[in-house]
Amino acid sequence: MPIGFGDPGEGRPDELAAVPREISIGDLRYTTSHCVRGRPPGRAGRLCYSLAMRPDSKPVDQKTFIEEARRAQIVSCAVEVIAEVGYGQTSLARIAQRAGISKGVISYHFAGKDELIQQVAEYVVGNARAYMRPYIEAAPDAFGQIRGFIEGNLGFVGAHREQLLALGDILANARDANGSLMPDISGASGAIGTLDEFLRRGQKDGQFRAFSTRVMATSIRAALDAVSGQLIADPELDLRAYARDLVDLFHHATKA
Amino acid sequence: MPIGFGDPGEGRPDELAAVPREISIGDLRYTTSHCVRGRPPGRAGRLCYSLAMRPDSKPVDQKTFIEEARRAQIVSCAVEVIAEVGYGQTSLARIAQRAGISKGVISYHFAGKDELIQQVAEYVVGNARAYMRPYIEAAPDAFGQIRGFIEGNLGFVGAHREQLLALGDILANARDANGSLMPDISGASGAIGTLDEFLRRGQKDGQFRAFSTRVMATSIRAALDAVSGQLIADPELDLRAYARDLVDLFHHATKA
Amino acid sequence: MPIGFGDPGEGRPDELAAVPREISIGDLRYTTSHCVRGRPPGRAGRLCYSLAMRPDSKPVDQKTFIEEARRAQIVSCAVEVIAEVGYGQTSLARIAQRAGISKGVISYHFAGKDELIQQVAEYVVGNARAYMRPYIEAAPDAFGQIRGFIEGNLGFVGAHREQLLALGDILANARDANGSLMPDISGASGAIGTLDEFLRRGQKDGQFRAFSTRVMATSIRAALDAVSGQLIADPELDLRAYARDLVDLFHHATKA
Amino acid sequence: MPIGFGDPGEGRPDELAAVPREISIGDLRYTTSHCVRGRPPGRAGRLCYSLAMRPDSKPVDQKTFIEEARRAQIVSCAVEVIAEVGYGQTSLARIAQRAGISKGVISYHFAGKDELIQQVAEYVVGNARAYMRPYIEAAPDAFGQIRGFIEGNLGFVGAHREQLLALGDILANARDANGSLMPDISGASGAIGTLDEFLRRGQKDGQFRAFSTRVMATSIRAALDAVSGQLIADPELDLRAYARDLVDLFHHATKA
DNA sequence: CATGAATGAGCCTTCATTCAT
DNA sequence: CATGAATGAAGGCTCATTCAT
Repeated sequence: MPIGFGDPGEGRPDELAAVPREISIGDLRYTTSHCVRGRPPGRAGRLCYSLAMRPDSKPVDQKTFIEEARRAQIVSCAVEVIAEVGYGQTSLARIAQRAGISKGVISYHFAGKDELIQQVAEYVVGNARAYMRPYIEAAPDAFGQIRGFIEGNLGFVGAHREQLLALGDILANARDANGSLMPDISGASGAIGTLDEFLRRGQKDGQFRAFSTRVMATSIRAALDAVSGQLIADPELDLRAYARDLVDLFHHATKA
Repeated sequence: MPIGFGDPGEGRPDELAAVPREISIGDLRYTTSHCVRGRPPGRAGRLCYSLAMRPDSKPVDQKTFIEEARRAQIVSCAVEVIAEVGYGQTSLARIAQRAGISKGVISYHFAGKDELIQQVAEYVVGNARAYMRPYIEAAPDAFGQIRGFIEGNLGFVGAHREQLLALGDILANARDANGSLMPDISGASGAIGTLDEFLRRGQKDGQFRAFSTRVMATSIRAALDAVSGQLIADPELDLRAYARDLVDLFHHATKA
Repeated sequence: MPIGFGDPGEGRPDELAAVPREISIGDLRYTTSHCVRGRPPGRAGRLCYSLAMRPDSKPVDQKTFIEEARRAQIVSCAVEVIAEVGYGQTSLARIAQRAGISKGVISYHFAGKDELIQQVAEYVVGNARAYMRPYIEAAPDAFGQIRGFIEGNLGFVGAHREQLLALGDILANARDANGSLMPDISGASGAIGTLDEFLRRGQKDGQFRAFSTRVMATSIRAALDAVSGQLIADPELDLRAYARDLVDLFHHATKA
Repeated sequence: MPIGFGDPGEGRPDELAAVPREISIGDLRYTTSHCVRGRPPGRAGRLCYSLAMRPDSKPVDQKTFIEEARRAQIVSCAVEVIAEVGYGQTSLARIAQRAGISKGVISYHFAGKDELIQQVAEYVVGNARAYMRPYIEAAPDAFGQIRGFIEGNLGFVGAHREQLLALGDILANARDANGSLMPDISGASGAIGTLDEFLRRGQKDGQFRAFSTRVMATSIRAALDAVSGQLIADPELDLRAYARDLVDLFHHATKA
């Protein structure tokens, strides 16, 4: 199940979520040039052609444009599909179908399914962080940060429910080759660390009573993650009220 | 992620859990899991289940008996496999392999993979309920019930970690044919209803302050469910202390 | 291109080539038995069921029967396909199609394409050895062995042209994961060692002149291998005459 | 496996072999293969071919020129790739990657993969013929021609092992659309005809005894072709000695 | 009741080829 | 002339399921 995103640091801007579906841009401009040099008339000379070769690093931004747009489109469709049918039922075929492209395109733009899934996770985590940052930065004190975290998180749930559903499914299923759970794909669970930090500060400031910050942080995140599930069961759920109630809950749980 | 099991009511008796694990007789004496790993190579083994019978029960229907024993064995092996490699990597072949039987047996005893998974979920839920019942029944008041719920739940996590891991994976992946999440497979989440009831009673008795019982119940269960994840990250986790901290957390969160 | 097979040792009997295409045989007989022991009437007893478990090693030959028959059938069809369309164009689908079975069957009986190909190579090598053995064993002296080798080899080419074509294609394409040639899959090239031995003996006996046995052995085998190619170009090629000419050639090349 | 090239007639000039390998000018100076491996990372490179021109040739058609240079570059890279990873593992993508160009370029300059492969074969055959011609032309008599053929062939193997490995792989896999072997792609096996001619002349001159010239020619070529395989197994193989031994072998085999 | 054999759909990936830019 | 993007077919493989024995 999903996960709170804490680190208010470098996230992708939310606009990225707005994926352009129609793309039509130029590409690299490596062309072939030729020169005839130093050939005195009537003497053997050398015709020198220089053939274009691909550079090792993408030199221009332009070329990344269409590439990135497609990748974004595919990632976006993957989010939709995962959220809708679940990780287990998600196949490249289904994603391609939703994107209206052929399976091969995905393989062309991503090294494989794993990379795509990884990108999806990072995409959602990035969006969530960016969304939550202002909520947290505005906070005057430690509990304000907790409140901001809760409200920001539920705000994102409301705004991009799909994304969190998808991420939750991915995290619940992310396993390495051995089948062992990968509990922290894409640093998603950084949230707990962030919360822990807030809680410690509150304790130091005397705003919070003594408690295990680890248990408290874990429980806050768990409570937030549980909301996606509630939303599925009751799509009409009032997230604003839910956020208020959670803030209240953890206010009583933490206050000195 | 897993789930708390509350209803202290009609669970399957705990012995059922033992059927496929404790084996008493036969020319070879293995537990179900030993049978695969520890069988002397080159010899066909025989898993021999002996089921306790009440003296004055009527003649037993053999068919039902062996049937049930097999089902229990398969369910038990399925739990192991799911906990180990994850739902997504769990195939009938792997389960059969672990049980030392052929794939066909599973299809014979279960209508399909779905039914097997369903049975696994019910099996774990039943065990968890039976395990938690005494914790809860001994409680003198509403918060005592909450405390019992938390302690019983974490006790079960400690005693049968595998089962909860498996259940968690199943619930995270349980989907109907359409791909929609089935948030309440096998009535597992009955837990929330039970908790809700306890909380209401506490409010009525004046032991608890006013709060949304739904949000509180959901958060308690979420906090409990999160523990499996913590256990994976840190297998040395002190569950007893964790339980104490959680009880403390929700004591402050609920008390009048 | 193909290869001579020297080692006159343990080959499969030629009959193996006659693959039964219709199969219908019994299988393992592991059934479930049950016993009620020592239950004095009216007292609690123990109903003891013993459930069948697969043994680790295949205990009976019967079970291998159908299995082996299918494997043989598939190997046989693979030979045909490879000989006909070439290694590069040979897919499991084509083999399955020729065998009138579904692709899955092949995967069921062989660990993968690699194992199948390996089996094909071993099958042909085994047949060739078995075929050539009597030719060589009857030889009175070193050159008699060379003669037997040549005649046996060309005899096998005539009798099972397909098999050598297939083997040749496999050997020409057998590469490990890195793409490096695997020059000696299934010990096929043991032939050179065998020839080398014959040649050394002839030199020791004074029957042969001095020469590099390695170069001579390699050339003999190469000359034999080239025959398959000639056969393709000219299906009417008189193999008996060809053998006589080759024997003559290497008689002059080796004689003291 | 490779093939001897006999016809000392119309081969492409040896320089062609050099076109894509020796590069003289340009801001960057790499050979074709270096360009991929040794290009300074992050900089676009330019492969610059300079083609020798006769002083009084008419104005060169640029189109043809650059076209030919590219084709030569691609053919050359194809040789490398085939020799390295084998025909079966050779894809246009891999060739393009080695050439530092995009896949499309290949499709642009060649009608398809088949034409490219055909060109590769012709390229190698042409080089081999050109290489061998002086060896053969210098011969005073029939056996001298045979000797020249053998020495020239092994000389080429030593000088351009890669090319023969590639050709061998191609010939072993060259099939038409139906999957039938194309035993004489690019007239490669013309070698047999050439040898046959030499042998007949020797018989007419009384230098050679009576034997089937076809069998003898085929065996000579086969013995030569086998050398590539020996080289793989033992890269330290002394080709000069090997040639001497082969000459000796066929001297005894043919002499009157 | 259990088995091994078989099926057929689906999965991910690779590939030669085409094409707008 | 070169490119990157896209396609669609095919490849090998896994899997849940069915079935005769």
